[in-house]
Amino acid sequence: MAAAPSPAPSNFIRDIILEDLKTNKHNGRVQTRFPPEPNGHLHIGHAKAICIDFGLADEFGGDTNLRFDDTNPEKEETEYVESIKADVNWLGFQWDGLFYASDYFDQLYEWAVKLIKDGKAYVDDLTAEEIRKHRGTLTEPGKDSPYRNRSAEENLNLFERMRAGEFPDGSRVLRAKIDMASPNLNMRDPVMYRILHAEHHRTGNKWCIYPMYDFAHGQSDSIERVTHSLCTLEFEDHRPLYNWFIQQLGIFPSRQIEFDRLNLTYTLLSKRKLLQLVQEGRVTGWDDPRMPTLGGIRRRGYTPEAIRNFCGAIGVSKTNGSIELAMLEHFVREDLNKRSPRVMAVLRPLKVVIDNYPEGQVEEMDAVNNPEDPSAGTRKVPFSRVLYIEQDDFREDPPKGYFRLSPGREVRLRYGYFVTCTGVVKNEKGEVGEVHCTYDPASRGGNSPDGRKVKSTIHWVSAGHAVDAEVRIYENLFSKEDPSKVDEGKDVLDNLNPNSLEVLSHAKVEPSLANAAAGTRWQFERLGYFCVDPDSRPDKPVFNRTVALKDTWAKVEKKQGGTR
RNA sequence: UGGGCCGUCGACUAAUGGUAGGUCAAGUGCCUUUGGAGCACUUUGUCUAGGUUCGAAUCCUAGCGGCCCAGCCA
Repeated sequence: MAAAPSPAPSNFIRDIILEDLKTNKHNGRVQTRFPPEPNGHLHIGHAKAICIDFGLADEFGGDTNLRFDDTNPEKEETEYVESIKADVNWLGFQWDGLFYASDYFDQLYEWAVKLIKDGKAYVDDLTAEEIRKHRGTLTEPGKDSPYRNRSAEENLNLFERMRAGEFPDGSRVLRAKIDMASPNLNMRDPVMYRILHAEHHRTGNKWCIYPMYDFAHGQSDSIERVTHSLCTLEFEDHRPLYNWFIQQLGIFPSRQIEFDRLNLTYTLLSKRKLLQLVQEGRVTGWDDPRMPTLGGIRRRGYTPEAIRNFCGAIGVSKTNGSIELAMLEHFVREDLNKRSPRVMAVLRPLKVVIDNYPEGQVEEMDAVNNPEDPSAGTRKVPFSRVLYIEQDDFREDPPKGYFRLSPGREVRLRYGYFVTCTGVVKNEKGEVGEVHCTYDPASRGGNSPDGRKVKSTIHWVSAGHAVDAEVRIYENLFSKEDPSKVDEGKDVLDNLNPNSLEVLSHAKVEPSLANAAAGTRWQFERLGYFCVDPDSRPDKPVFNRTVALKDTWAKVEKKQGGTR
């Protein structure tokens, strides 16, 4: 039955939702949320979470909120919230509600007071260091704080004074009274509030105490009546605490479900490390086209559709593994192949003179814009006596199996003519500086009336008409498959690929590209997909290589141990 | 070493006690005015050992391996 089309594969989260729908757990309602902390830019890992949060809700006619988890004023900035909103939209999703954990600070405070009154929370005067020591270890239980049994009145008084700003940062915290001997460290009287005299990007100086993630997240979900709170695996150990607060407070029971975080080979998806790359100037910024940030891959030329297709294809599970970068690249090529107009561009130009072509003559050759899309039509490309071809497309001494131009060999110039190499002119260094050819006038457009075949078709631009361009070629930012695996005494940044960026400043592109708008995407025939960079100027367009085309010759050559 | 989670082709993921399938990668062939598009085909897998069962990737037990947790970060 191998030929039978497989049904769309489900995943364990969808199965849970389906089950909840079946049992009418939430009256058929599905509500999710995407809860980034506005302390950095979104990356491809967040794209996976976004696709899951929004995708699953959409699938069942549910809603998804965008909620900023802004409980730590020291790291958060408005600039980041704007960037995150733009990235979510760019990916193709619209949120239903837009909220901030800080919207709930008053409610959260009231709930903290309730827990104090119920004898479920206490103010602790221990220092951070002492709290750590009292927490015990993975194998040993913790010890109760000497302040654990203060009266509700005293706790309330102290907590109110914490809020009033009577105490310095770090002098006291509010803790949940749970179980210092719990095998789950998160349950050993977790901190609920800390004193932080810091200005918050939204609440300004209203507060000098801020709730911890654990005291904010579940309640925020509950306030928004989130039915399925989807997050990554490292929060598994927090779930009992998430549930504990909801239960003690008797509020709407959101359910936390964890899935595996995205890992991609040759790339690092840690906000902290990405920040370091930016701060140390290892990349040009958050939107450097080598960065896995959504800003970076957008500038690189990736499409939202490609990313969404990728996220759909990798699935959702709890297995922690690593997806091969080739998988992502496949989805980018697949999408770009359908939509990108083809053009001719020469990255490393080699001059070709067609000796028998009339001096001064120019012909407009018809070129197909996109063979995958006939409606894209055709365009005219100027052809003349002096052209540029790719240095790679000529070999004075062709190795076995090399089909491109070499002395005595005839090839097709795409949409042009058959040309035969008659000789080369070398420069003083002995390098081939100029290739001479003759053309067959009968082969105009690229076919010979006598039915003669050539083994190769190469691209070209007319020297007199080509536009100078800068082309930026990107390789993996890291040279290690798993960049987070660091050798003894080394740093992650030691795994950086020193050759991740190559700038070709003397590329020649066909004239139709002279005014290509920033952000437009093109396929340079035989080379790959390229996107116009915002750095482009009218006199000098700049292109980023999004991804190369698959190159079977490169593979063959590599296998032969070939040299270049 | 305590707790939590997870082990299916090289990678990712299905199969919900009943035919181990899909995608990527790799390989072979075809085709080609992109050597790169496209098409066809092929290879490789249930961590191990026991058990339950007519039947186990799936359930049970034990091992082994991986990831996460000791922030007043999220």
